[in-house]
Amino acid sequence: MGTITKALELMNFFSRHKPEIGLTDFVRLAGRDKATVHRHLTELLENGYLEQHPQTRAYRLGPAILRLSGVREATHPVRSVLRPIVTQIAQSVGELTHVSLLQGQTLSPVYHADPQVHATQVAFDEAETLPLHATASGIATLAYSDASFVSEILSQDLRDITGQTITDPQAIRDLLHQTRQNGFSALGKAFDLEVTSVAAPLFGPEGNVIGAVSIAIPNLRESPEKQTEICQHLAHAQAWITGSLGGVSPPMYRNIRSDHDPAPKRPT
Amino acid sequence: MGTITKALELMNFFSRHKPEIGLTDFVRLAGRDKATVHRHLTELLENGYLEQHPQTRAYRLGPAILRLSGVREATHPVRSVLRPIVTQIAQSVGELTHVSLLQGQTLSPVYHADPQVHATQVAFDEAETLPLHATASGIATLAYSDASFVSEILSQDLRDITGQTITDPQAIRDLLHQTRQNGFSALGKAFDLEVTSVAAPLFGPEGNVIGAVSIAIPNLRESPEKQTEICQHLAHAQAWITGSLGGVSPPMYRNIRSDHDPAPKRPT
DNA sequence: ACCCAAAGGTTCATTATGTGAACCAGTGGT
DNA sequence: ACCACTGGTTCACATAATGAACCTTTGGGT
Repeated sequence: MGTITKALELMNFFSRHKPEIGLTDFVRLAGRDKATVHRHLTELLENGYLEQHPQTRAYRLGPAILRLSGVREATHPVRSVLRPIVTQIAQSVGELTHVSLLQGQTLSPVYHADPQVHATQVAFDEAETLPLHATASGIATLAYSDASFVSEILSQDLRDITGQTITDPQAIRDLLHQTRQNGFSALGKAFDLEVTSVAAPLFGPEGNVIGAVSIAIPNLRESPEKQTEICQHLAHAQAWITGSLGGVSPPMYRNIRSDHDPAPKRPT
Repeated sequence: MGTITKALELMNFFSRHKPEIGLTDFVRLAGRDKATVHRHLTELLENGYLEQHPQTRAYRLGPAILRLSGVREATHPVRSVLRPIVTQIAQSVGELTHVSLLQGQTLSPVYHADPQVHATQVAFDEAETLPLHATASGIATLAYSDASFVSEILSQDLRDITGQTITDPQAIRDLLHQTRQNGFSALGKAFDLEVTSVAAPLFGPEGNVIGAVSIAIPNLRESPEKQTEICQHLAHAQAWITGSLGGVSPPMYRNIRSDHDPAPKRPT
């Protein structure tokens, strides 16, 4: 692994619940030597990717992040496009809805909305990257990825996250097949024991898969009717988001959709 | 220079006007070997800091940026706090207003608003980092920085950007002294030959300087009255922004303000 | 005031890791 | 068929990253 990756991985330890991290904690989290971690942090600091609390000396995300996201949003708006759509979908369906984009070998959550209409909510941490093999979003993404990419992912060590995570490559391939037939993936207890998610793939301008939109519900609200309802919302969200991001669903996907759901309408 | 810094510097070549950059262009811009640049780009790509256009193979900023800025804004909102304030100030004064935060040895623009009430506008590229010695914002920031930091900056090679940039360390020290007396800095033709800027420092929770707010006008609209007007707006903006970001102006700064401008009011 | 523990940070010999000249491959133009 | 240009890869070499041990600062606890 390159030095750059080692440094950038440090950035991934930040989350909504852990916005500041000290040197020692980084050492624990990263499992690297203190001197190494410190030099990496210093370099990130010098480049504005981190900033340091003057008193506690803990590190937090820095202003460079803001500048870059400003540039990206100005030239290629995604968050601002996603915000109204995801919010609306989340309200229609009354459950947590989130969009994640493919980032190397994992998914990067980009926007999520929680309607908070139910007492029990699904917790969602936008800082955590999502493993491809253990989330509905990941399965939906993999189902429409290149065969070589799928092999690459499945040949690695598939971490068992909850004890119920599917880690058998062949079982996952079956899931992918099923996903391609349905147009969406459903997965429970794989990433969080109390949550079931349903996801649909999102496509880029060339019909390539770029990520997924997913709706997550607590297991205790799960039922066949609910699942059907969610799939309809999801079909709608999928088309809306793919279109809004300037993408095109490939024929292979559109055909499946129309078989099962001949006229997906925007729920009002 | 460390490898990490070399890689992160590549990210700085992106701007609103140059959202996609190819390998060869990066090589030209960075002045490094192609193989080196390529490996750096690949590593940034793998970590989601960049993404690659599937057809042209050009690189652009990736989804990791969005995820991280989401985390930062959730835990430590700055852009969303800045947006209404800067917009309002820009409209009151009718000129381009921008806020930049200290990022290592330069300033990182974080938010800017252009009221577009005049035909001639000041162009502003939020991707460019601003040198401390050649901008009003930089001088305002330096004026309230540690002596050791000032020495560090001034001991380096001070690049002459426009041919009118002040590059003599002693001349800059004089400017810093003057800035401390006025509470704001004014600088023309140092970064852009056709622009004059006035800036005031922003402070963090411990009274430490964290950046500056600046108003930029085309030289042809400059006049003593305009300058006075801008300073009043700036005094107001300074207090408002510092407060909103959870900071405190140090006594040393507040006293100066009250000498010159006993009752800065929010313009309506 | 004193001590201790734990955190942040630094040094320097060792070696892994990054480097770049040269090379290959794909694409578009003439 | 050729050239010019792009993106990407290889491998001998040297620079830059590593980590055990060390120092410094901070914040309690007694």
